[in-house]
Amino acid sequence: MSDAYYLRLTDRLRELLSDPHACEEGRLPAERTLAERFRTTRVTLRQALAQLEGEGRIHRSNRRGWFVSPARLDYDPTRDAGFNDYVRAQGRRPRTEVLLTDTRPYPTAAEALGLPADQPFCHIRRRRFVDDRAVLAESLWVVPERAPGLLEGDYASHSLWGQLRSRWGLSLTHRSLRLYSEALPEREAAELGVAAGTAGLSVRRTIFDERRRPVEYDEEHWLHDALCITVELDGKA
Amino acid sequence: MSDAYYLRLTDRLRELLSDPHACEEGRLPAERTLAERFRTTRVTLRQALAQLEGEGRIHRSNRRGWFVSPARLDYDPTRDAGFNDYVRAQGRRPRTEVLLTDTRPYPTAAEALGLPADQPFCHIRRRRFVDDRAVLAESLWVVPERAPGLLEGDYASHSLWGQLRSRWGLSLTHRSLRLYSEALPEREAAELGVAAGTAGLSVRRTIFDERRRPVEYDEEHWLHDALCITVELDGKA
DNA sequence: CTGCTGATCTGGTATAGACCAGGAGTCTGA
DNA sequence: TCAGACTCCTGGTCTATACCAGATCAGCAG
Repeated sequence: MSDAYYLRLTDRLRELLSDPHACEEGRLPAERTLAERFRTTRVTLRQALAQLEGEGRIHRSNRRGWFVSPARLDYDPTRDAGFNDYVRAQGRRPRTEVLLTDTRPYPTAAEALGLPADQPFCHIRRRRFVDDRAVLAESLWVVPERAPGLLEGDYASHSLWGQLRSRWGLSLTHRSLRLYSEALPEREAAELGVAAGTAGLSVRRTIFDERRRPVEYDEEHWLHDALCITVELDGKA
Repeated sequence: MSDAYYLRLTDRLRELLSDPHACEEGRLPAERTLAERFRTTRVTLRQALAQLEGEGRIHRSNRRGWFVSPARLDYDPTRDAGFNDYVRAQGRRPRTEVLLTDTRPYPTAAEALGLPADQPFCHIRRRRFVDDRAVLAESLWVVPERAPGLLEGDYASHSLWGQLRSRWGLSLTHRSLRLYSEALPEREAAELGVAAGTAGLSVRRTIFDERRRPVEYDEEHWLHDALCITVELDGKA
């Protein structure tokens, strides 16, 4: 079916993307301009753009235009290197905004960790950037007994997991991960400045210490084109 | 922006999906029917359907219609349980078709395993089904020296990894995984009977034995709505 | 019973045009 | 100088319609 015009369009657009002169500052020409140049309608052109968006080559910024997507971030959710560390390690510039903190019961987190529904949690919600692009909206819930005084400390500038280790002597031994592609929920989409329903990747983690006591639960929502999950396993069989 | 008509449409369609009478055999009414029922055009209706498709609730079968998507398959790519085993463990019916086998050099696999480009491999390409829906197209390349006679054996009906262990005494100790969302490439899309560019999930693995000798490289392409990756880590810090 | 034909379903692609609403400057008047 | 209004540019949404192409199945001929 490679004879559909919009598919040939994606090929020509891909060429255009690799031409540094064509899109200044990583921004594509306006849809109307492109539609005219390729002698088609905006509808068809947008079909081609959506295709490239699905491939992770371009993304849109609400009513500002289409932009070339940067390389994906390599990310190993099984390691506890801090976000800042591995973003910088890849030559990118990290930034984090804390959106909300509180301490109260969160039944969802409680259920994930196998605790009673009225179990309170230290909750942190934040938004994280790579090179000034918001790519991740996350919420994490820490069992207060494991890390007393967490929210009073400087949880923003240093790796949270590093602090759990060093300040409270926790060893985050047992982890379970769930990961699937999704359409970003309304709230997360808004926080990332994209349309609801934009393709995303959901990562959920539950963490227990060496005595199998529940420590933390967290939910991450990534832009689908922003990351490449990598996992290294050296253990036994 | 919840006032866009197509977004309200998705809500009404979601209700419709949960109504067992509305869609017989998990099949939705025709687009033209739905468009008329909701007093809009096919274009707008299709926008809503695409949204639900992104959420993984429905999927299309080429020119046959839209269907309710089954629950995602839980899949742990770090374990070496066979496909058949964990599909059955979840009460589903697995099936595998071998599309191609050969032995010759494959530079891509060689590079992934750090071998010279002219290194030959035992190559198996297959398509895998869950309840008769093709959800996975995969290729795997095994270093022939590690498993002599592999392609002559019964590699189809039993877990390949199980055989590598039992027949050749290999321990698949060191593994590295890469995983990201993608638009399905033309070939894989065709094998899965979906349109090129359909949302997918790419999983690549490289496997070394306990002496760090390269054993296997494989590439999986999943339908994005077909699986939920889970990983359990009990090991060290 | 078998195999072909063709009508009629389905979604897939495309046109042409319209108006809406947010983003980002510019212009203006205090 | 600076805040606020205005304007223009962008993508976002939607209508109405047309035709194409694969899937399916009834019906017919052998």
